[in-house]
Parts: sequence; C-alpha cells; structure tokens
Amino acid sequence: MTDKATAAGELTDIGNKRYFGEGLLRWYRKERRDLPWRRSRNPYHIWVSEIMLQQTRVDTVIPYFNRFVGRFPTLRHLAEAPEDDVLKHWEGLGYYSRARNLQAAAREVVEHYGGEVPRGKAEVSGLKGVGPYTTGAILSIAYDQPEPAVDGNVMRVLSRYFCLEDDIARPATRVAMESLAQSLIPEGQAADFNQALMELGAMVCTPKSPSCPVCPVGEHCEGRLQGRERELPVKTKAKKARPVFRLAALIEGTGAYAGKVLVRQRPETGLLAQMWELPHIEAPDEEIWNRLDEGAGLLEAALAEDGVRVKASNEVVGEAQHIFTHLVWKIKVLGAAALEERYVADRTGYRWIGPEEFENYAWPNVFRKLLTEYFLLVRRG
DNA sequence: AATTCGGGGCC
DNA sequence: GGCCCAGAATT
Repeated sequence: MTDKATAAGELTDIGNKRYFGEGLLRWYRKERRDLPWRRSRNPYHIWVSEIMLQQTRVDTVIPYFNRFVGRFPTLRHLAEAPEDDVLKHWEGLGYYSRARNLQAAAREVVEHYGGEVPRGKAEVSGLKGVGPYTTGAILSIAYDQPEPAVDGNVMRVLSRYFCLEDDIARPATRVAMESLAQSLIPEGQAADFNQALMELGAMVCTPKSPSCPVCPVGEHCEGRLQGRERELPVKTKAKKARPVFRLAALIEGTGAYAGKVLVRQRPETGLLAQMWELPHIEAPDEEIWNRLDEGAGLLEAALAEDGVRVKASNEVVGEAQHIFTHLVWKIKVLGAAALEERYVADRTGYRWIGPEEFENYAWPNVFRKLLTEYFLLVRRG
C-alpha cells in the first residue's frame, strides 16, 4: 500500500484483506450486541429489521421491531393485515413508504414464493423497498450467502481502513465499495462478517470521534496510520432544508359532533403518505402566511374545493414546526367552524374524530402533538 | 446524478 | 445550527 489514497476499485493487497476479515470476526463474536433480530435466523424477522433500520438508529428501531413482530408474527400475518394497522405500527418511525412497500412485498412473497422469503438475488432485490443494501443484508444474514451489504457504516469503515477518498455520496462509490466488501468476506462467514462490519462502524469506527485505540483492526488501518481517520470518509454536503409556510384549520364540531375535530387522510403516495392530519394549505409565501385575514380566506377556499365548507377565523390557536430532511414546515393553526357538519370519510377522506378515536389513527409527530394538546385543553375546559 | 422521502440523537 | 443514521424510489 502506498502512502497515497487508493481508489476503491484498485485494491489488491490480499494479505491485508485476510487480516481484516479474521480480526473483525474475532472481535465481533466477543462484542456483538444482543439485538432482538439477532436471536434467530428467521428471514422474515431479518427482513423487517433491515427495512426499519434504513436510515434509522438501532436504539430507535428496537421497540418498533418488537411491537411489529408481536402484532405480525409471520409474513402471512403481515400480508393479511389491514394497511392502516401496519401504518399505525410504523407511526413515528418515519419514511412511511417503507411500511407500505414492506406489506406489498410480503403479499408478493405469499403470492409468488409460497410465503417464504426467496433465496435468489434477483427475487429478493425485486421486492418492493428492497434495494442493493437490503438485498445483501437479507441474503447474507438469513441465508449466509456471500453478498455484500454496504451501508453508511460500511463505507465509513472501508474509507478509513483503506484510506479511500472516493465521495461516498456518489452512487458509483457505493458500487465500488460493494466489490471491495464482497472480496473481504471470509469463506462461509458472510452473515457474521457483514454484521461485524456494521457493528464496528456503529460502536468503534464512529463518524465524529472513532475509538481507534480499541479498534480490532486498527493496527493495519491505513487511514489511522496516516492520521487521517477524522477526515474520512469524504462526503459532499447535503443542501439545506427549505422552509414551507402552512396554514392549518382546527375545525371544532358542535351539536352531535361536539368535542370532535375535523381531520383528513393524506394521499396514498408522497410525503407522509396515508397518514392523518389537520386540513391545511401551503401559503403562497411568508408574507401572505403572516396576513391572517387573507390566509383564512385561502384556507376556506381550498377546503371548499374538497366540499368542506368552513368559516376560518384569523385567530392563531396553535403553532408548530416540523423538520424534514429536505424541508421545514412552519405551521400556524387557525380556529375554524364548520358551516355544515355532515362531512363523511367515505367521500373526501375527511372525518370527525374525538379523543377516544385519536389513537386509532396514524399521525405525523407534528399533528399528534397539536391534537394531543387540543384534546387535553378541551378536557380541562 | 439529483431529489424525495422522517425523525431523533449528538455535537 | 449541522451532521448522521443497517437506503430506496423516482425523475
């Protein structure tokens, strides 16, 4: 190995590769965390865990995983469950298309593979929500096939160990890393090796301050030897989230609907797909968002388009902010009254709900918070 | 190759 | 505030 950074595709140092795999495996077998999805080789459990773990930390996933496999113990249970039930078990976990795709894929497996997670690479990678990483993870962890499973942890570890300066934000880099990672898998030990690589990234070779002194492969880590572990991996920065200004309506029921609020379900696809929310609009810009009389008028007009006739006030009864990866919702909630209360779910996706129905629906955090506050307030009078 | 998809934990 | 996380789908 030269003292120059190497490109991921050009590594031929076989001796160093063997040292890496064996050292890592020894360490992993001693230090591996006891995680719920590591207690069996149930391919369905492995699969569910891998979907949940996409862009999501282990500590966050654990309670969701336990609840999910408790409620949907087998792939068939998941396939046959109501979609809203699946989404409810995903509430708060984020990236909700994962839940939708997971169930769709479970149904595919029942339909085409007799209810058993297939063993073929083409079959697995063809399932909805299963990309290159998850394909490798399922095949290696559940079936011990020598497929790479390259995630953010793995790219960080390999970038440092081999001192690679490839930008890990580029798809081409991931492809190169997959070849490298596959060449590192010790014969017959794909399951443990792939998990070891990720475990090292999560526990030792962490993003900010890696624990090189206790690293099982630190002696031959090129990045560390060159004192460059903190500069690696190279990654182009993400763009900043753009603000979006929104006006929501808190429409309180009266008479037979007293104590209830009018809510609606979001579309099947896209942002927060199929989740429930307060009816709201995007303000044309920040100025209009601040002019509440004008905002109330726009809100009324938009709801009227859905056949929902309300009178919106210019009184802000709640305010919230919701941060996504690529945008920030700034929400003002205006008080509103229904002019006609016979809105039904079947026709427009709108529905009156009270505190007793609240928990039967799946909410994005921001609306869960707003509605919880409201129902508490009402209960106190 | 870029953008769209959540939410939380850490600095 | 920014950064990262056991990424995938869409354009």
